[in-house]
Amino acid sequence: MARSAVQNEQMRDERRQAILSSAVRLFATRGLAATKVADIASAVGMAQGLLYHYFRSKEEIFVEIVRQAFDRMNTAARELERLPLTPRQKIERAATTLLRTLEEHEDFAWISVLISTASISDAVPAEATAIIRRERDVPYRVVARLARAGQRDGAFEGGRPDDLALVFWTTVKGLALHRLALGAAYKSPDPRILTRMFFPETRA
Amino acid sequence: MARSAVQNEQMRDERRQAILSSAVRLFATRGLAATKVADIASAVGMAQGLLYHYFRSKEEIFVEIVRQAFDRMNTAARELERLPLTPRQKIERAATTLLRTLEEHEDFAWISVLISTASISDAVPAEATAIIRRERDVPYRVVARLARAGQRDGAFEGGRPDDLALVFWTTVKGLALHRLALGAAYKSPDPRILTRMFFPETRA
DNA sequence: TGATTGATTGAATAGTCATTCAATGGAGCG
DNA sequence: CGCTCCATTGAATGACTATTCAATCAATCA
Repeated sequence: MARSAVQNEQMRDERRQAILSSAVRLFATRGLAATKVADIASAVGMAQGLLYHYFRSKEEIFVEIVRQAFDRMNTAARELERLPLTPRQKIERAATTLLRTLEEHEDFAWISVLISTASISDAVPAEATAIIRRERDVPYRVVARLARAGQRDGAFEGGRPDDLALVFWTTVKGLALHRLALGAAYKSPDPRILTRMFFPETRA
Repeated sequence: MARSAVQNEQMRDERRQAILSSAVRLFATRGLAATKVADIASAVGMAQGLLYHYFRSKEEIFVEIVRQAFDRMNTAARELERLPLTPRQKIERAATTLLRTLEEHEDFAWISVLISTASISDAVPAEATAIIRRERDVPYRVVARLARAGQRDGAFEGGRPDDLALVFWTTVKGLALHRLALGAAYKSPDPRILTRMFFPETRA
């Protein structure tokens, strides 16, 4: 065997990540169907055929992107919840972090939009649909729980926790769309616009 | 000539609208590329070839949808602005109307999502991109103007008018995505969650 | 009735693109 | 050196699908 098995696997993994990272942008801006395998290959800088050495199909690339995106987002959401902070601080941190990430890392916007559109598409692989169905409301539930906890503490009022969570996340998704539409010109709004939904008394 | 010219044109127009109305749903849920002309034809209940009697191409159908969507939305926005109401009342009416329409008319959500994704896609006809670029910030400007007017009156505070407009519309777009993801199960949140961004003092 | 016009069909065409595959290259190893 | 294993290439294949088109149909009117 050439090289060590471990080293081989690591190189293979890096290559797979490079493919995924190029593919996200293309899938998000063109959709699965309109993205040609040739486009992905040339974005990564490899021959078309080589893609099939790393992934079974174009669809498998798509599914892997969806899988990893939910892994990260849901892990982050659960970690935030476990932090030793008050509900209000957690909401504020979430809003601030999300808006900053949106501004600084275009990738985050791409992934977010990819998931949003995949959620309503019936032209994505069945496995992607299954992952989405299974995972999509984890972040909503986390925010709803925080809202409920904060309201119990009397730390803030606002509307029904489920409504708040819904508007919170849809706003983030909406901003991601906007961020891609504007490109580098995008500036995230003040996070207080978001948190004010939870704490009506906050002044700008 | 068979039939009167006027009658002919009216029938033709109704047929075109029927095609557009079926196509919106398909384009919004699958994207332009993944929507087959055969799909549209069978959704309308006509032969493939006949579509080409009413539109030059699949792309022309897409462009026409985009054109009509902006026509309606921007007309409505401008009319709202001209109504004899206070800025605050206008904002409230916009929020209420949008959230109700979203809940009651799935079509509105489809069109909204179609426009959102088309805005960031480089796989849509150049003409659609041009229309979007030209028209897209009309609604943002209207809301920003209302926010500014309201703040000048001292009727409400809140953040920077441009930020408010941004969050207002991206929330609506985000909710449209969510509405399609949930289908009939969707319920719009209380509009006060939206208006509270503009009027921090409002209690739920 | 026969002519004209627009609506409609579905099969043929032509182009595109995902996927496969036979062949080449190169790195370590005995 | 010769062997093995993986990475890599790009041309060939096969499926799919937008668009065209020749032909039929239906309604009106002179």
